[in-house]
Amino acid sequence: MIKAAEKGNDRSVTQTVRAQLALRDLVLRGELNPGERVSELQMVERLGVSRTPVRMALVRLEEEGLLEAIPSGGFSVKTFSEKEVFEAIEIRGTLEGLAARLAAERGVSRTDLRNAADCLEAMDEVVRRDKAEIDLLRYVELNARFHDILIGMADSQALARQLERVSALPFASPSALVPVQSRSPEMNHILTIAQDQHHCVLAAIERREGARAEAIMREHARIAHRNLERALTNQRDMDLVPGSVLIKRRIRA
Amino acid sequence: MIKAAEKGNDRSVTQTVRAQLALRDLVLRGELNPGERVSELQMVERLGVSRTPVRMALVRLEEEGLLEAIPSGGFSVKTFSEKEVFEAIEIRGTLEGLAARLAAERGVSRTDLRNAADCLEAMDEVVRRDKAEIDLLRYVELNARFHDILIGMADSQALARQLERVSALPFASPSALVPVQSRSPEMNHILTIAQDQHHCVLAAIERREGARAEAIMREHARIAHRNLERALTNQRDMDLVPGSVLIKRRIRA
DNA sequence: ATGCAGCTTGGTGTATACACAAAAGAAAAG
DNA sequence: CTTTTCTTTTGTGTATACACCAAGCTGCAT
Repeated sequence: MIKAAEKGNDRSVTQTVRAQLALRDLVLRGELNPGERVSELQMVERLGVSRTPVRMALVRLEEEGLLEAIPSGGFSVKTFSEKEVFEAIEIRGTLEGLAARLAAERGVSRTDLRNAADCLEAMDEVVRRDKAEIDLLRYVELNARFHDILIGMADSQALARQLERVSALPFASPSALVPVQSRSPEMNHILTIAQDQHHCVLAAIERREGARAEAIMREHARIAHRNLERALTNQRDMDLVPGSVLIKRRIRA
Repeated sequence: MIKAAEKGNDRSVTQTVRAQLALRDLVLRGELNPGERVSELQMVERLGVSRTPVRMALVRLEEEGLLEAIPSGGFSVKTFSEKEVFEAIEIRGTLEGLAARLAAERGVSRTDLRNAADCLEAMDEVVRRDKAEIDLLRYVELNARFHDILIGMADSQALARQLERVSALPFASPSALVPVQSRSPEMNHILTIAQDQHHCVLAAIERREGARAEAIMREHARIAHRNLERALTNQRDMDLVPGSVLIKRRIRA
């Protein structure tokens, strides 16, 4: 008699975690107005858990950067300017560059190289197809995996933690802005370039060319800058970006 | 009738904050054995506040990186290997480098430049004196201030947040390892070099030489690497570093 | 009509009680 | 003497009650 699935209570999955996930979802979907105070009691009745786990979730989401502490107490939904998003992407690029350099300088195991190469091969397969046929969802998934493998290659817990934190801003994560390309006529062009950078950085790491690996990853992140600019001028594109509701839109006449 | 100071209750300073500060102190002073579980109830009687604020403090210190979540629940005092400390310093250097580059590329206000220059002048004064006379405490304070000004110049909330986080590891903060030099015969030598880097990076920012500013800050952080190595071979030096009890010592015969 | 005072209503900070899981210790069997 | 199992204890996850602060509103006086 396994009661695990009963009422969705998985044991081991605490109320706090459930509240955290649900709250993050609410924030990212824009169901909580940006800048507005998040009332604990409202969340209690909305999430169906008591105040304690709600409270814990709020604290964790603040540390995550999605909420902001109000001086007089409580939390509000954070908003991001275009500049902040740009900077978050630049930070990610810088840290991924550091990861790539460390991996290159220290050398990586054959297993890691193999995994990365396999991942790239699968991505090649996706990109190689005709434009209309590209399975973007699969590309995004593989892309995220490649970036994860890369971070793993650096073998640095501290660095992984920092990267995890900057990628918590959903629009700053490695593949957040990829879907924006799907509406672009040059999607194939951009994907080709990004994929080439993937290959190049792996080659650089394999040859222990640290400086090169770092430079490539930095530039690689800047593709997201371009996509961001495109999305900021076009609401339809923007809708494809998770958490985009938190970004203060440019004023447009 | 102001009751503020009564019983040390400052109002505005919540129990949670008090618990957080007290707990951090306990961890950093090594009064909680590294790796050991931190019992909430023990902390309750040790800190004199109830479980709720203790709990909040534990969560915050985990996010800060000083504690580690135990899978089965609760938290333990985190320990750091030499490698991790090294990497934390490298991350700080990288992010400070990014800050310097952004500041240089974007340009900074005259006020900021003036503040930084004033700070440097004060440090020059300290360093200029004869070795035995150097007021290291004042140098450390000014050094921290200079680094803060520099981060401020980048004018990036996101970057400041990330740097705050990596500097939360007390031994990774800009001036954590400075005191180690005090026992070194070459203290004046190292201080001179570090101070020259300060001057150079400010000049580079002023001239908008982004790449140079970045490179200098990266190398600047690596002075801490040297100090770390020195401290790791010498317990007396190690005792000068805050939070050093969390660092797993090298095995020595 | 307007300004001020007091009240009323959310709202968070804190303490504590209860329930369940995990680890430690004791007792019994091999 | 060792091993296994059961009991006990410790510890955290969760819910909830209470206290205090802050802000908004209403009503009265000017």
